Amino acid sequence: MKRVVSDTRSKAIPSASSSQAPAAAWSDPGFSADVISWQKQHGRHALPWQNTRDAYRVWLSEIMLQQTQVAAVIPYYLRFLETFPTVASLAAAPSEDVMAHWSGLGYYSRARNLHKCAQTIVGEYGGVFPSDPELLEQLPGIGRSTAAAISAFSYGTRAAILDGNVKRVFARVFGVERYPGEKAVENELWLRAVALLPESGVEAYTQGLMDLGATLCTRNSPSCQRCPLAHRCIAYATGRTSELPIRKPKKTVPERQTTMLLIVDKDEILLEQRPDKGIWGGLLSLPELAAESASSSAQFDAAMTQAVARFGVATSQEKLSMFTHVFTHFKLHITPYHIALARRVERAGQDQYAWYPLAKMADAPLPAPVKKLLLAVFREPDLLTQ
DNA sequence: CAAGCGTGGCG
DNA sequence: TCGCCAAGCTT
Repeated sequence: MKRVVSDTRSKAIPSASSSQAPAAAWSDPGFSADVISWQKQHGRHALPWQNTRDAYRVWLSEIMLQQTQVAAVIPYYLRFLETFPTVASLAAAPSEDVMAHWSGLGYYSRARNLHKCAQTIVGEYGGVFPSDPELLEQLPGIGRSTAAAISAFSYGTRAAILDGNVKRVFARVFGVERYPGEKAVENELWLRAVALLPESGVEAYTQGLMDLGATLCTRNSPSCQRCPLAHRCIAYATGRTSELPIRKPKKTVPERQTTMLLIVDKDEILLEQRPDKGIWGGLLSLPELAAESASSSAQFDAAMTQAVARFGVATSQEKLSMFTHVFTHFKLHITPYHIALARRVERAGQDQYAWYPLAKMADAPLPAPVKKLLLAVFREPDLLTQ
């Protein structure tokens, strides 16, 4: 049962074709033993979602931590748990409350899926998360890696994760010379992840891989001197830690422009519900003018007049300073306009619009840059009094 | 299966 | 200032 591993661990991965190798050839009890003993001595043990087997807390933390760093998650996690202490309380909450507590954390489909998932757990699982990773993976927002993490931390299930940390550690230790985002490379990494699982102690092992990636095996200037895997790390041995993992081939991101309207009537502002699909899905935001209307100033003026007239009679219009919000996949140039209404008109068929009290802005389910803009503008009492 | 989907921090 | 990066999932 003990495998000879020296030849497999000294070999770099030249191509995805090596994924033909039997996964058992990649097993190595020494690997997990090194990770586990390091985790117990030097890993993180006091994060807010640790030291519990409450699957609800584990699940919540894992969803928040998707593509998001620990430091950013902690305040959200604590506030969220305070408001929604159980999966039943979350399932029963209005979606606007859920979105409001997620506001600023990004990737809002996570929040919508979280809410759906809570309702499924209550409705179909009697409020108890299943322990089987394959069942967890059926739930909205839970993929293979997250399912494994939830199951391992909550129930001690022997299941493999493959997140950004693990990919980085594996890419260096095993000298993976191809971009891990490629399907074939990722398949191979999954096989390795499964093959390297310890027979027992999967919690410490899983946490250890995450901790290694987050604290020592970082993207820039990793701390190889303190790394328990350095003695078996191909990237370290060959001085290629700064080259591995291979970076995602970068593309120039498109730029878009939009005009946001701060239509204000007394102490309320007009907000618009965004569709679930697309950027900032499911959040409230400011009404926007179609980008094409900015092509000529005459067109712009007409669009502006028409947009405002749907809601009332404007007494003033002030252009505020433009700013740029950078997303992962595009840049958005935002030109805000402050418009004061003298007389509000109510009309049918505009369900996606809502008048929102300026005093409640800080707690509204808004995109981060919009919330920042509104707080900055209305912190100035002069603008409120018109 | 490549593209879409946020935000804040850091060098 | 700005590009890069961080506990992925969905379509």
